[in-house]
Amino acid sequence: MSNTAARYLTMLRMVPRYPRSITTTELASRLEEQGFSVTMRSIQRDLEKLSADFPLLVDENSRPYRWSFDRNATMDIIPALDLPAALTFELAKAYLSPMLPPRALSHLKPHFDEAHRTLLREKNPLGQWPDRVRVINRGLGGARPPVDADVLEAVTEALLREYQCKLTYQARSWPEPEEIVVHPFGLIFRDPNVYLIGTIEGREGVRQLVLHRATAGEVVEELIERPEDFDLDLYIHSGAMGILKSDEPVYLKLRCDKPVLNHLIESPLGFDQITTEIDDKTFEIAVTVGDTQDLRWWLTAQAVHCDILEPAWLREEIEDTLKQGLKRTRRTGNA
Amino acid sequence: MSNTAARYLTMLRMVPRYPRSITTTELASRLEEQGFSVTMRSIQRDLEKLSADFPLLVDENSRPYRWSFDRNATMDIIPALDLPAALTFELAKAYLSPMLPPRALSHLKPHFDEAHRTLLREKNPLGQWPDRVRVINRGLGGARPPVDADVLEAVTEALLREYQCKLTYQARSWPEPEEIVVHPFGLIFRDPNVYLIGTIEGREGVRQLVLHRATAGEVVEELIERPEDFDLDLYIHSGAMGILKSDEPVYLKLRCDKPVLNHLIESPLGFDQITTEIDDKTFEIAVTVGDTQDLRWWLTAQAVHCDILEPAWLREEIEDTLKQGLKRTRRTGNA
DNA sequence: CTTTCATGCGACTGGTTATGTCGCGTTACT
DNA sequence: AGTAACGCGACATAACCAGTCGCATGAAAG
Repeated sequence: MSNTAARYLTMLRMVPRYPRSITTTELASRLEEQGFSVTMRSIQRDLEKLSADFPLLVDENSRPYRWSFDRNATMDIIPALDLPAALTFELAKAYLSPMLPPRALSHLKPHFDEAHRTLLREKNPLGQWPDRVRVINRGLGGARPPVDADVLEAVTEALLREYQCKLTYQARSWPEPEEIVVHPFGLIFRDPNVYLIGTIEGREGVRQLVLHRATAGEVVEELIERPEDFDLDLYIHSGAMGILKSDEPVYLKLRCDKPVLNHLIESPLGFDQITTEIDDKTFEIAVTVGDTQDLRWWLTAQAVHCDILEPAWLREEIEDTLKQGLKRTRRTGNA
Repeated sequence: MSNTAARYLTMLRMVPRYPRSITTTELASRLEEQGFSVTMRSIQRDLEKLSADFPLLVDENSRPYRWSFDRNATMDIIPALDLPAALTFELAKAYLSPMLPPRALSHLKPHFDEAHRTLLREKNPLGQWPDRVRVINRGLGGARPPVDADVLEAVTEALLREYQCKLTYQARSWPEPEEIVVHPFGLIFRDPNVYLIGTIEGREGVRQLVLHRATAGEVVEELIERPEDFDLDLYIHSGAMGILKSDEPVYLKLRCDKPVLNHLIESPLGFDQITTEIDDKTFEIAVTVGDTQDLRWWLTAQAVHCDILEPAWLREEIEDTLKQGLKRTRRTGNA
């Protein structure tokens, strides 16, 4: 391929999406780095030619000119998105839409759009793919609390660059919002919330900040202080997120009703699950699972359809939960 | 941009990923369609030049030559991914990995890779982004039953092109696998399963096929017969998926304990949720939700932490479930 | 087995395109 | 006001491109 065509491609990749931009001079030096030695004049000419075929924006008020790529456009060069890939994007969109903060999703939008266009372009003249697929999300489908766009962006950038960030934050127990400087260590996405793990300048201990409680955020360009031994996985497994009730895995033995719980046969709860058919109406499974809150919820809800054979202590715990719940519903019903 | 450079790009986009391929003659006619009038000779030269800079594969045994794009080659995207977009891809990967069949995910792999490289390239010399973010998926984290790659591909392609497809399938009640011809109407992804909705040739009625029960699949190039009035949404809402217990939404009123259910305040269950603070330890919510099985599970598990004020029939239903569950656990405990 | 046809490819050539250079005008900063 | 950086038109040269022809090859057709 000729030098020129290759340079065109390289240049296109260097032009960032609006509202960011790059100057002709920057382009010149970055092209030099990549081994293209051209004069400024050529670059100026190139950009003009390219903008005939690509949605390039130019700000002629600043000098040197600043070039950007249209905010919503994206072009996959090689090779065009094939059908299965486009489909998968479409699916990904359906899955992620309720999960990720809208601002985060907006960064994927150009790619989803590209996929969508590919599907519509396909032979199917009716373009009815959207009528053909549904994703049904589990759970109650409640709304996620909205995370402020600036906050999310500031936090992610700070994390990546190991900078501090300043947040206007109000913890549940604080009487009013405060401006705090955070040393971020990690981000945890746990439906429906996004947690920032880190320390607050001037206060003790590692904290969890729920991102939707922050109303403003900006990066502070100073390096964070981070304990040598901090490890996000250890932190999670220490139980700080209230997920694991204990570090010990649970060896679970259930006697399940058919056909209600049939799906457990095909979607085992864990790698080591052993399933034993008992009779037409019953089967047993034995499996090791994490000792989580979600496990308890599940067992409580499924208690009608299965017997918890082991461990006894967990059965008793569930029994107790059921008893308490029953007491409440009865009281409410009589009131 | 010169005619030539534009043609290079267009050609690159036309070359499909291995194992698919395109002949020089096809390229010629497709370029013609796009308004490039060039001789075969030029196309031949172009491909050779391009293969110096791109991983193009050529099969010289067939005549005309067949060209493909390297299967694993990364898609270059214009403009290059910016930091937030790359981060979002990384997140999307974490969310989707447990949700989508591996083969489907593999189609996104080039994009994930591109994002990952972008992150590593970033100023952060440690490249420790992976240590900074976790996604914790809810639920029990059981394995999804694996969907055969060919099956998934055949089904999606058939759906999109409105073709029939042939599957080797064994429904739960069938003594052994059978080869069936399906007229696919729609796909439903519902964790943890993927359902194909359609009719089976020679049998009555609209069926649900659980994709992981199919072991082989291929597209049959004949148009499907599809009832005029079939609509995927109507189908789902007709209760066929066992999701909605009734079409009537439920007007739910709960008295909840603080702080256990505090999250309901910030992540409302529905758009119309009204929250009322009662005292230090209690608040009430009123909200309209779908009448689903998931709702019942959730209420059963949360009965310890809230009173179901309305509707009474639902409270009684949950009470009954709790009673039944309690009976079982007691029996099991005494056995 | 021969013929025929489509394709690949080397070589040549006219024509197009790309690019460095220069000079001038404009703008922004000092 | 002076100066430096940038944009841009013009131009000449060099590089590259693309059509054409001829021949070789291999597959399909007769």
